[in-house]
Amino acid sequence: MYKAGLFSLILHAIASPSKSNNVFEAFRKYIREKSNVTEEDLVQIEAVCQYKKLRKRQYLLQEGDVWKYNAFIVKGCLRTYTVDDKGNEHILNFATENWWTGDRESLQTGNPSAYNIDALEDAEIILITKTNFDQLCNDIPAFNDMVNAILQRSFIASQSRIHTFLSLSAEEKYQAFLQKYPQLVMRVPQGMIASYLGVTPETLSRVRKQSSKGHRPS
Amino acid sequence: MYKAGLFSLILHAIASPSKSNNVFEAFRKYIREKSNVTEEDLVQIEAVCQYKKLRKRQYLLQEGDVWKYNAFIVKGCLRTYTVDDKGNEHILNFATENWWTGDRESLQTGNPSAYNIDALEDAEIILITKTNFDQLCNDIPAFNDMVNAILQRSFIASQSRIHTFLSLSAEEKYQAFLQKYPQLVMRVPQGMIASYLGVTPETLSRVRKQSSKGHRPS
DNA sequence: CGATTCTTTGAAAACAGTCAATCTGTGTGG
DNA sequence: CCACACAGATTGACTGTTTTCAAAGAATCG
Repeated sequence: MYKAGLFSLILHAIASPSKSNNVFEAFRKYIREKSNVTEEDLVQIEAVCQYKKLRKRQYLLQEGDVWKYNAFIVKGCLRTYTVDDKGNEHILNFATENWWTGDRESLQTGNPSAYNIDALEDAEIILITKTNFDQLCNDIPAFNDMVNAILQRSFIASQSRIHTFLSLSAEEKYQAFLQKYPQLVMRVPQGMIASYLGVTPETLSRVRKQSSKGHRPS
Repeated sequence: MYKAGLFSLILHAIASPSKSNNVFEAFRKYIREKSNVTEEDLVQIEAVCQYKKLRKRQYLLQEGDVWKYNAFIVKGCLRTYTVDDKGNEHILNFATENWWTGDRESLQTGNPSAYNIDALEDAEIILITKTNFDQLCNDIPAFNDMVNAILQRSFIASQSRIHTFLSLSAEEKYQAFLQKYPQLVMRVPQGMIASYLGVTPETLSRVRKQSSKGHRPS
């Protein structure tokens, strides 16, 4: 882990004299691509951004806490999950670079969150408090539009995932996952993918064995 | 079926000289409750509303068609579903009075829809074309806010449903459904609830039998 | 290297799906 | 009004998939 830390330190030193400038640049790039905000707007947006580093396994949000931010992932991979009575984890989603994460429900209602969010890898994120975020949405129509477009896409993706639960077997769900998130397969432990798909790690292991047979019959 | 038609004809004659005024009144009430639009705004909104009746089993949207509206349900119950290779139906959602329905994905992308939407009962709905709807969102901030709040709630509900698939057994899913949508249990054939829960009608029937034993042990 | 975590494998049990038959209620036509 | 057809629900026997529990085998990290 300190190996990675050293590496990124060097990178930062090369790329930019200031670590956080470098980080915000990724965020700026994202916003410019996704919306029509002006450079002035960007200044206003950055003014309310908080930068945060997470180490692998560190919580961003813990069940029972109230979530008060919107979180943009600059680097790393996070998961949102619950733990049931038997201690089984159920992963609601993964989030990597250029995704947003958080608990919309807790943010909206102010109730304690039912979810945990933690880092699967060392991560760097940008946090904006709800208050500031709402302000940005009010002040900058283009920002508001972007936010709604993201929500819209999230909803559509969510519906599509529900459909996989309704209609696909364990194997088919895994194949669909491979298609949709090939990058994640490399980054995320298999057992967590199983949890995301709603099957046990053992089942996913067997499913993989089966389908590798099928694809290479010799 | 013509019995119901006659009945509602009489009701309309009593309640209002104009059938569609009566219908729009329900819509107006909804909008007033959910947003801060002015009465002027309401006039603008109603100006682009289309009224439509659906008979039981009639399609609102058929797989392969492009969806171009937002649909508000004044009366009746609709379902969104797909049919797989084996002819099995998979119900993504039900929608009743004061809900919106449609296919956001097709609406957004302009691609043919993967879903079917049809009426489980005779229904009355209000349609607003995407173009007009977007215009309303632009012209009336309060309307835009309402729409986003609805989307937000839909997303949260959607996440919650995903969680049920990840963590609950057939019986638990059914119990959760009873809790969340007691009205629907009365209105929707049991086999369709099974389809919504992602189990077969036979399994749901057995699950019900089991849990009725459990609750009344004598 | 040693410890931990993750994955694989096996055997048995629980769970849900399939297919086919029967039962129930509803509405239709004779 | 009755007999019938039809759709939906239930039941039974069987099959297949997935889970569970336990153990052994990789892989990873400090």
